[in-house]
Amino acid sequence: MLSHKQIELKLQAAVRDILPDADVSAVLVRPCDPKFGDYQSNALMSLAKTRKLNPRQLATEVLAKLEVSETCETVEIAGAGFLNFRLKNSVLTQSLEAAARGEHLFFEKTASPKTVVIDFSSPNVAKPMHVGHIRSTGIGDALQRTWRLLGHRVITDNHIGDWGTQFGKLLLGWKQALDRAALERDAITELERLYKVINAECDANPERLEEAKAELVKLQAGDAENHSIWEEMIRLSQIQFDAIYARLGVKFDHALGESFYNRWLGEVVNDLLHRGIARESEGAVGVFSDGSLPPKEDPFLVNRDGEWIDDPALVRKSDGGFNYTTTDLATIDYRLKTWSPDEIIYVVDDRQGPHFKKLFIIFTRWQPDRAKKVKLVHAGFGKILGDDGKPFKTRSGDTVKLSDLLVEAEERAFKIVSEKNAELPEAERREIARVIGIGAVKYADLLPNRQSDYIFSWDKMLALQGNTAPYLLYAYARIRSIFRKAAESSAIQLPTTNIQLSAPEEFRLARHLVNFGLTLEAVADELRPNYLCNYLFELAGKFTSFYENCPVLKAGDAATRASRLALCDLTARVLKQGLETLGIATVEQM
RNA sequence: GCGCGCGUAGCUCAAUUGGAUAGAGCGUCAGCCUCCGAAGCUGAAGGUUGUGGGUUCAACCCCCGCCGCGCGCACCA
Repeated sequence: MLSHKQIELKLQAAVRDILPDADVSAVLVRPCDPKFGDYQSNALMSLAKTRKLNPRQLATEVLAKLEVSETCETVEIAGAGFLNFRLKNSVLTQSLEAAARGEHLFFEKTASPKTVVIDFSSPNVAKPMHVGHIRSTGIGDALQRTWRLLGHRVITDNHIGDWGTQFGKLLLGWKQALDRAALERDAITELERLYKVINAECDANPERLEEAKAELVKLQAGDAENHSIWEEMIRLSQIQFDAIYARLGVKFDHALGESFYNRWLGEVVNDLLHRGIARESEGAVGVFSDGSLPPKEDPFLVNRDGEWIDDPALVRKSDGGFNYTTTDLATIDYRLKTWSPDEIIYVVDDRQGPHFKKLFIIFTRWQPDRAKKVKLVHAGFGKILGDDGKPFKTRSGDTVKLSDLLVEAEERAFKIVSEKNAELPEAERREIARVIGIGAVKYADLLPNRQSDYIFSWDKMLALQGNTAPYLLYAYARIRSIFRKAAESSAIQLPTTNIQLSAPEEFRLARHLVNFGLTLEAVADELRPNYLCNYLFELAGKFTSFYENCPVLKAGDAATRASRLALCDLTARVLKQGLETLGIATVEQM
């Protein structure tokens, strides 16, 4: 078991001894400033607070019952009632040696695996994937990798936008303005062009709009021709999606698009009507406030000129069509029926926050018993901005296509790699540039706090200094280089190596290595891959300090050499595993 | 207008959600390559966390007011 977990359990036991009725689930330890120790717990202060106890007094009592001599050198009470723990050096080295033997890599599988559905990426048929999709795709993929690594059962589902009113216009465009040759060359661009042409015509001419609506009605009614055109558009789009996902190294267990749920939408609405959850209004059907929440917190109410008026979620339009709320309700229903998840996580733009708020409430009203058994979570994220602080666009003002972005990333990386490694064959430089370019884009997207907007900058993400993918990849490549060099001279038996820590840089590196698992758990708990980014950046920094100050291959004696090589190896493995968990590949040299 | 979100070093961002002296990178300044990859490392300067109050052992974080910016406001998703 990981050391911090052992401490946590002992601490919880001690707290239960003193306060038998306390909820100890919040009694946790966290890594802390090295001047205080390795781990800190501030839990006793809040416990003391709610019980009106003297916090230092409580800490003293708990400390008397605390038996952590196996793992800790010292435990101290500090400040207002912190407990500071310092690990024994022997515990540290034992953990490193076990990792060197391959018994673990500083994390462990969860004791209570959950089933979790993660819904991310969700591109639209007949539209190019654009820069915005990188966020949902990258964050979603990093989260699913983290949950899986920790031993949870993960189901990824790409909720593709393959249905909706846009198909009326697309069908009309396909029938009247399709350029076959252009479709052969670049299907998505041609489909996008068709949409724009017809959309402009519809804006100018109401008759065209009626024609488009008629095409949509025919599609929805199962018209054979329209249906086969629609299928063709999906097929062509899927080729685009597959190409991009292959490039990004992203896979899904399922890709059940919106259209998959069509068969149930009528039932959903009828059931909502029947149960009195939805009602008719102005020809449409919507879900309204049930008055159970104060108006300020009620997403189904909006204040207009001092009065609270209805802001319903529509589940059927006045023309009989359905909205995405309906589809999303059917989707939750299907997912619960099919996979019985403990949790469903939606990695979707923050702007859809109000939608999910309503959606989750409606589902809870619709199926209260099943809703109790599942946690529905909207993991929202912010926008990508240009350096002018406005949404990231091309120079001509169009949205940036994801495929163009990835091409440019690789090209820019190739230029840099070629400058630094002119001697490498071009094929190798291409491959290194591919990994660096894609990795840089992904990493730059995962690094900021999920919910904040961030400014897109090629120079920053591809820089080799600072908190970037190239910096981490460089640290990894340097370590691999040590082993290439080591292989020339001597045979190294890492798994049987004794770890000896003496230099302060060795200790700092070692203490950071053992916190890998704790970081992974924080990522999964809070759905924040940026914790892992920062962990890896610090790891690379601590490694380079170690490397600058502690000769490895040139160490005086064989035992030190072997021990330091083992530290190098462990660092490389954690870096590689960590990057992989972020969906980023590594290179042996760069 | 109403609601939601944001405001942290010159710039770009963190701060494990109420914990200890708010941290990085870029930029600036000063150092380090006859020495395992200098695409690197070390150090310095830089902050009233938009602003005014409040809550408490403790506030960037919670509450109230104000200022500024962004987003959203039924039959698109």
